[in-house]
Amino acid sequence: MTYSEENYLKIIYHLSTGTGKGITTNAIANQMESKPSSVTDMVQKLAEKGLVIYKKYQGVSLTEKGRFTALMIVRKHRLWEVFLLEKLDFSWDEVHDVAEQLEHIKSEKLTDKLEEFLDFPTEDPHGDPIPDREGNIKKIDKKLLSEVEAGKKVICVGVKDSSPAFLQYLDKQQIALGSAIDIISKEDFDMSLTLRVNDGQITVSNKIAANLYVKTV
Amino acid sequence: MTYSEENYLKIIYHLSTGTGKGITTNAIANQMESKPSSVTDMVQKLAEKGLVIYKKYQGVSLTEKGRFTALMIVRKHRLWEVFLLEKLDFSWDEVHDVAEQLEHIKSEKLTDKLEEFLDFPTEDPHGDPIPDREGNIKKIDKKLLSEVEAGKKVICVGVKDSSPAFLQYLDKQQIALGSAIDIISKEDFDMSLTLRVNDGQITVSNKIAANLYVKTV
DNA sequence: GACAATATTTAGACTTGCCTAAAAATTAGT
DNA sequence: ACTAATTTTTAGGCAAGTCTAAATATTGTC
Repeated sequence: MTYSEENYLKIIYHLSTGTGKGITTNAIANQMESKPSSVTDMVQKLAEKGLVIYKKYQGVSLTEKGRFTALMIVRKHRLWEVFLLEKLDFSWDEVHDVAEQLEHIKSEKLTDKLEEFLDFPTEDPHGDPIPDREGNIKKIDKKLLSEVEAGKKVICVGVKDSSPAFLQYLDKQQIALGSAIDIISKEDFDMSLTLRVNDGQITVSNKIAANLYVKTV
Repeated sequence: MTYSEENYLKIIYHLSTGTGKGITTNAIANQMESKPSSVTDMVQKLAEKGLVIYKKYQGVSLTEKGRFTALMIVRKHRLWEVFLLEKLDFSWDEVHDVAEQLEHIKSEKLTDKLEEFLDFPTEDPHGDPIPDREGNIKKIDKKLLSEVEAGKKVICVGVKDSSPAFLQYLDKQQIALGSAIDIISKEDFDMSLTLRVNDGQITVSNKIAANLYVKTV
């Protein structure tokens, strides 16, 4: 399994969560920052290896084998993120890029020992679940802040967008995983929200609210 | 800098220590488990990038830039070895293969934070020195056990061969870094040595003795 | 349901890193 | 010092992964 094949599987996995349909070559090309024609080549190769189902013009989906392989890469990625944050004092906006490299290290023993060293974490620093060595993944009960009605009290449990820009914005507002948020009011015009966080009051746009996962308390 | 280029630099570095001369393409090909013609291609490429000095038929040597690059790879390799052994309970014969992969992870911050996390180790689990972030390397005072005369008392400080077979042999004899060894006698016929280790007496071949670094006390 | 717009695949080409086989240079033996 | 053996380089080719441009299929619109 090459570095490139692993990246394709991982991206197909991420694009697949939620939709039951086939993933288009275009969608994959956008994520890979490559061209649709390159994607066609690769998915044909992955299909030959039994990792994906592919029918011309119909998009692509993971086989059981492909899904498991993707889950093991996601597992490594998220374990390394926890390591970087908890042991090496990286901030949550810095962990992703390095984990992109570390996720390709091939050693089951390393992965399992790392998991043990980190005390079997079940979520990464962005609130995403970490698959176990069998590929089981804990379903997290969460909804987007933008979908919760005004007046509710919620806890921040994850982010949808984990780009440095967004994460740094959250740091600036002192919003972290576990932060308590009261939804004071919602503005009908632009769907912006006024929130109580850390005893202060802030207003956030719908775009912010649509990228923050919360659970109601 | 590609994975492959990094491996070439590392191997040229290792082959260079000791000899001031140019390293032959044949020697590199043996280490790389590839062919001399492939090596010729790559060293030409490295020469164009200013990482090595190369003259046809004259062998190859590192430039300052090439040497520094190689040292940074060696630094990462040895720091990861320490991590695997001390934090993840790998044994000293298991660390090398995984470190071969981890040494290519590109993040200065990761390397420096890892070094700090490990409390600035100066040697890896095989007794080899770890370059600092400026590329400085502590010279270790050591000689091969085979070069010490009978009657001396020494301390094991490193291994020359770090293959799993040899390391497992040392484990079996309960010889580790820091072990005290008394050289009781040397057999002229085959240069084998009789040693006192851990209150027991063992005999080792010259081949063993020629792969164990010690310092006299 | 035809046709334009869009999405997808195919064809052909390029780069990297490797190979084998042949040519050229070096070295070693007498 | 001259030939023979060895080493090293060159030439040409191959696979992986990518690209552009052209061809083909699908989708959306009227």
